[in-house]
Amino acid sequence: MEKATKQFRKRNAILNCLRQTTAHPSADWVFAQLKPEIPDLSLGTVYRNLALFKEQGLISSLGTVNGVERFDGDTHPHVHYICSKCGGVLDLTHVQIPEELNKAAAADAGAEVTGCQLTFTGTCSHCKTETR
Amino acid sequence: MEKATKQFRKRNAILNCLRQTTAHPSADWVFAQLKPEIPDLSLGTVYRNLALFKEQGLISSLGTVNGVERFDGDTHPHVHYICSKCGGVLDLTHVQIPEELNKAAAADAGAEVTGCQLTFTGTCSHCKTETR
DNA sequence: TTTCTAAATGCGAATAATTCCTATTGACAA
DNA sequence: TTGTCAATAGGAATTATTCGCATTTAGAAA
Repeated sequence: MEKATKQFRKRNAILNCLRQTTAHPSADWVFAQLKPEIPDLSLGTVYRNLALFKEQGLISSLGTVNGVERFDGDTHPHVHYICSKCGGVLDLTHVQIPEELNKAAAADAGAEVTGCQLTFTGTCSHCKTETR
Repeated sequence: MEKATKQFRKRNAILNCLRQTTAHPSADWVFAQLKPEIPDLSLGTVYRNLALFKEQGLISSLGTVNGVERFDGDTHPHVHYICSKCGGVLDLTHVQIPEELNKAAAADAGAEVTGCQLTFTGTCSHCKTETR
């Protein structure tokens, strides 16, 4: 049972890793996650493939949180909540972006709209109860 | 007429620069802008003060565009359009973020919401007509 | 099988934005 | 004048990310 092609093994592992987590991870997080099972994985490969996936629209980027870029394996349009204390990201599945906003934005910008990102920030409940 | 205190001169210049432009600039842009009239201004000072202003809520950050952080002197909540080609940022003054979204977000996140950012992306009209 | 090509990768060097460190300066009070 | 403290310059240090190049691999062609 060693027949499965070795090609794309790492590439697929990276994509799967992103799709199986809700952590909205950074390149480094993905690397650390996969390194134990793929010891010869290099960080450059993670960066390279994340850039590729993003270009292909297989994943999306949330932008940077505390200086590092965060990715999302779920490309359905949805809303995020980012904790400004711990940098954790939550999907807000119950908040919908009103359809008409896209049209209004395109009209206002006088240009096509290809993407939309709605992000709320605050201190998450976990960080809130931290006693320090 | 040299009486005005020299203290805060640079700090104020940085803040004013941000407030007088709609360019949503980077630290580097602010530096380049002010350098001619303030030859002994250092880039570190720009970074330091921008961080300070942000902390004080005098300005806000749009996040990074093409790897560099962009700032906004206008802290009223408003919507942005970012051109993914040239990195330019437009204020969409005619698009309103529905009030109820904040409440929905707080409820969904189970936490306080202190900020909200809505950003549309696409290719701006200028880049669109570029012949290349 | 052997050979060839192109894509995928590892690894270390390079880059660039941002932060940090230290000495200097200016404002102001004692 | 002296002391103190915040603001700053300037350059070094840091760190996320990208780049360059040699190696490996899959699969086609010979």
